[in-house]
Amino acid sequence: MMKLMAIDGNSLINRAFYALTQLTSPDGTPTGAVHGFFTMLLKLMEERKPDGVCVCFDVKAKTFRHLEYEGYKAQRKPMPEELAVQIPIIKELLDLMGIARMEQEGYEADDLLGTLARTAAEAGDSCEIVTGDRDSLQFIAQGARVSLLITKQGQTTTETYDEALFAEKYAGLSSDKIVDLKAIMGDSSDNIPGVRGIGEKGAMELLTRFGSLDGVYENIDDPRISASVRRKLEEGRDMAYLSYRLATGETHVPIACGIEELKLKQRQDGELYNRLEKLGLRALIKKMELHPSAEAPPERVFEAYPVQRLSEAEAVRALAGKLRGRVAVCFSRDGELCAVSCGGRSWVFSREDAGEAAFAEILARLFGGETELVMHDARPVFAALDSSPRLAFDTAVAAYLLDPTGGNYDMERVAQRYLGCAAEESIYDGEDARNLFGYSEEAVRAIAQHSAMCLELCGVLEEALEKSGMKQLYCDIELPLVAVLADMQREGMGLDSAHLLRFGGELGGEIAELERRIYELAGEPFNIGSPKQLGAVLFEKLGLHALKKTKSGYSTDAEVLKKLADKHEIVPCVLRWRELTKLRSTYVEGLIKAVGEDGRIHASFNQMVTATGRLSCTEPNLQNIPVRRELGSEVRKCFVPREGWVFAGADYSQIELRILAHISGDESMLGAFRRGEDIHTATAAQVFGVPFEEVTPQMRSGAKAVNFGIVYGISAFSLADDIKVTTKEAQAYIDAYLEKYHGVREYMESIKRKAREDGFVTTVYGRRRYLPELRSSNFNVRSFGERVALNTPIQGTAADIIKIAMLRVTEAIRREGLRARLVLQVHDELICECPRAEAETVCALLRREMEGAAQLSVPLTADAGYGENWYDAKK
DNA sequence: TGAGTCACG
DNA sequence: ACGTACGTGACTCAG
Repeated sequence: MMKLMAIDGNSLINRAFYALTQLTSPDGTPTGAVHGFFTMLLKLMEERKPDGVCVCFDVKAKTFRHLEYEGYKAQRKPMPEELAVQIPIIKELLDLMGIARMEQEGYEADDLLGTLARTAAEAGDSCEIVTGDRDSLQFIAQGARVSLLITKQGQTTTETYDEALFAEKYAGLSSDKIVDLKAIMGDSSDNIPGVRGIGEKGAMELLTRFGSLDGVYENIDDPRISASVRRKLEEGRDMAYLSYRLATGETHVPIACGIEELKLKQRQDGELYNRLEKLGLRALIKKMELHPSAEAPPERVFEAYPVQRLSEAEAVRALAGKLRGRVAVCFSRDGELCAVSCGGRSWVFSREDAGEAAFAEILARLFGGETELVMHDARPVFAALDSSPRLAFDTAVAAYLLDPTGGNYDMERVAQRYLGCAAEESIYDGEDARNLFGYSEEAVRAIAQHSAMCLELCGVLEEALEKSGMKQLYCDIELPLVAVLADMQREGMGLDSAHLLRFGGELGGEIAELERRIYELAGEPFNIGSPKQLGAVLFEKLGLHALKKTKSGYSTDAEVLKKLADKHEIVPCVLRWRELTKLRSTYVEGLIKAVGEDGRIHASFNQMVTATGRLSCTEPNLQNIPVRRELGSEVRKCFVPREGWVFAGADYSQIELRILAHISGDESMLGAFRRGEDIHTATAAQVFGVPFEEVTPQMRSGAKAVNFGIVYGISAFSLADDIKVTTKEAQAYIDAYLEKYHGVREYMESIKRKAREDGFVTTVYGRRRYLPELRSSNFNVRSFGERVALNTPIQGTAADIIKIAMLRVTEAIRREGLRARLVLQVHDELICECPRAEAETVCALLRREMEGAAQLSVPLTADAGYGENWYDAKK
């Protein structure tokens, strides 16, 4: 049996094109669609491993296939020129890859897919259709599986339908009824008219009730059909049946070849390499693991510096003596092997060969401040030292700032992007490359190349930062922050393991009881942690009503369970079980596992992860320790300072809304903050049109949700979902809000316009985030881009400000000769550990430095406190 | 490995 | 008509 994958080429190309409109080859040929198309195709082939692939293309019919309805296809927009030129390129590349393609005068890709599905099924082969067009779902009835291209968080992926999934998504209809559905609801993208006035909802209702289009018309007098729908159906009868024919896919296109001939053929690597190289599609070359053929031009490789291996203490000392100016350094993960590049040369030495004394000497030279230290991701190295040295440049941090959505900043990626060259050989990736006889030749060359690239990158990245207006952000904030983060990681936070374990024990007791009770109520033991099994028990065995679905079954999240809590005794038990097991596994067990030999937790504060400029925290994540609920906050009591010390902490009050007021310049909002009013109450007074004093708690809470919504890029639907009102009411709130806050409304419009023009948004301090989503043709992707355009300047500016505060706090502690040290940042909150005697001083210092970190057009306020543990410090 | 869930700001 | 808040990380299950 053969596994065939039949692809709707036009559909995939279209998506790729609108996702990546700006990419071009060195000679200016647009290549975004080519890149996107093949990236997706390769990913699909990698996942599915088909024996044969056939990419089908539309060929415009000379005459319309369906003359009865002349609007059909006639008004489809012509393909943009930038896309049209890429189609022949894609076809040529497919040929070189040995992938079959098919087109047939007068037919659309869709018809070919249907025909292939039928032919494959008849031959006993399996066929998977990949397309963006839901019309093709009807071919499930031909025995095919249909993978629909969908966009999730801006990423194109697929959702694979078989009869079962179809039935689930379409209220139990069988897949051939998609045609009946389209006949009624129509499809504007395909110019299928349908019945005027009836949309998807109405069509689904009719079909689930009457089974088919014919069924609907046979029962047209059924009293359950409202008069207006009946009138629409009667008026639209001809259109419905015409639409039915239009939506019915062809499965009998005369095709010349058999399924056998669609098998993958030999790839022509050399030619393929040359073509892709010329198109500037290096990423594809890499993905396909292509190498230049003999006659191809040689790949541009990084020109490594001359490398000298130093195996004696004297040589290492001599090197230490002559290092001047910018010096790039790279260590192996275990810190045993070190490469240094400076002035166009590289040296490599190990601690063992140098001996402790000479090794210490050269480190003193590198870290002592007399040379300009350059590294690629210095933080983990600094955290392993006794203190953080002065750093002149961090190439990884610079690369992050230049594109914070870039994902990962391995030297290999950064060098590829900014030096435009590949490594001579595999790039050093931090492995401990030691064997029995010392370090291999390859390891030495690789690590030397890493430090050389690092040195080369400095200039390039510096210039790029300058050009994009982020030089100051980099020099004044991000770069000095590296040392602060390393200090926090090195310092760690004390954990009272005994206290935490005692808490875990208490949880364990109640968890066991809950499990007994849950099994009893369910009538059988099952895995409560499995959403699938839990769903089966709640919604099938016990007959509770499923209120929400996920793609794989019933949703059982807390929101659903809360609504069902009074319907069956098992539900509150499950909720409690979830709360307790979450605390036990993530916070009790997770934190205990993370305790170091010194009894403290040394979390990593990552500076190069978020798209907005916030920090992220891992192993463990100390930025999501419970606090909102009573029981969870017990965990915070287990974070304790050293003997005789306390935690002093402070958090900003409403920093994001203050930033919104500042950026938008909205007079009403500025006024509320300047008068020191509670912002949610002030908003409620405005929106509900009552005096400040008469705002009720309900009004305030609604206004709070609206304020959050504004910061996140609001939609009435989601606001409605959040505060449990109808979409209409939510929309009324939003309208009332924007009516009172004109400045905010203008900001929302202007930031979106500016983002579309520039392709990026910036924070008050110049931090950038590129938004390719705004150019997407997909509504959801584009909407996401707009919300991000609204939110990123706000969240990102808050991130900038607290980073400035961290630097100011660190500096103030040093200047005032305090023993306090910063140990934690949680987005709008800083925690220090200090001797008890310093507590009041440090609280005042925190407030002063945090509030003074930025001069906005509204005051910035912070509340501080201290205590014997993290929980008490925040009370 | 991805999905679902839930902890935080 | 579309399908819905922004930013993270860890744990568990199931394929």
